[in-house]
Amino acid sequence: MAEKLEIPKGYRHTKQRKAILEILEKAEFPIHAEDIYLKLKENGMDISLSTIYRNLDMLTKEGLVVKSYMLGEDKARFALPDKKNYLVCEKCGKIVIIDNCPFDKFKEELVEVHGFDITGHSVEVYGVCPECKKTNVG
Amino acid sequence: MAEKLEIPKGYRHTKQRKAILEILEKAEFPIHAEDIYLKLKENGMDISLSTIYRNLDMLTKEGLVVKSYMLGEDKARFALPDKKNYLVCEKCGKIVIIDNCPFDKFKEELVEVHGFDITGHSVEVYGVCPECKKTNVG
DNA sequence: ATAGTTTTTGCAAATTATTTGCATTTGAAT
DNA sequence: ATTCAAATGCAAATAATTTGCAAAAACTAT
Repeated sequence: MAEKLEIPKGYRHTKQRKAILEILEKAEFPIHAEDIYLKLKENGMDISLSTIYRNLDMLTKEGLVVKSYMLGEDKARFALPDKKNYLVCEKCGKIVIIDNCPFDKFKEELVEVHGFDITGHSVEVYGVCPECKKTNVG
Repeated sequence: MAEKLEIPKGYRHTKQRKAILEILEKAEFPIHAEDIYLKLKENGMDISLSTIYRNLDMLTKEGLVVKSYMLGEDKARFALPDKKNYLVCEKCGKIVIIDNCPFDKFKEELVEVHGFDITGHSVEVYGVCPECKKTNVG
């Protein structure tokens, strides 16, 4: 699926760093720093939260990871760039990645109207997922 | 332009609350809680930050205001819903509102593909603005 | 207007995510 | 194996946001 993720040049291959990247690769949607911490704990790895934050920071600056905040949340989530556009269910919180983001088709329109050179975008769509529509909880 | 903004039913019309809404109405793009604080200070009003946060919180829950986090920032911004889709210049930080968000046209596509009932979305696009392209700073 | 009731405010203290300093450990180059 | 910069862990520091509580302001009904 995703191209193999490499630790950027100039940085060391530590086991913590590799483990963090692995978690991010496996994640199906943007997750919190603490989620990474907990998953690594589960896997028996003892890592410190600050190491996780420092690595996420580095990875974000290097462009391998995208940081975002979900509606109504106050802590950051991190994900590989191909998971940055998503749908969120307002009822159950389920997150579904938007694979072929239709927004891409509109870059040109935005360039024409506003004159920006566009380098990226992030889209969050919220609504009610099919399951929650059935289980019509008020 | 914008429909007149009303304090939601059941809440009292305090001068702080009215002042906060006024700032939000005048703002051209999403702003920080502290920006509101500072602008009100300028206007000679003495208000507390917690009052601002409490009101923004209430307004957000009531749906009159949208809270968001800009790329690379770690503090929340608040805006009226019609200012929630925007372009940001990576060089100078300029923010330009996307007026007729092209994303609207894609709701149907997303509904079909994912089955969600869509209630809202927010789009952040980043790039380089026309001015910064000219002043081609490295 | 006035008194009573309830919300809202302001302040200070608390909370929470995230960052940072520093001593120690580790990866990579020699 | 030795060396040295980069990375880690821990504890302490920060910064945004939240909360408790007493005082002040808004509504309400008189």
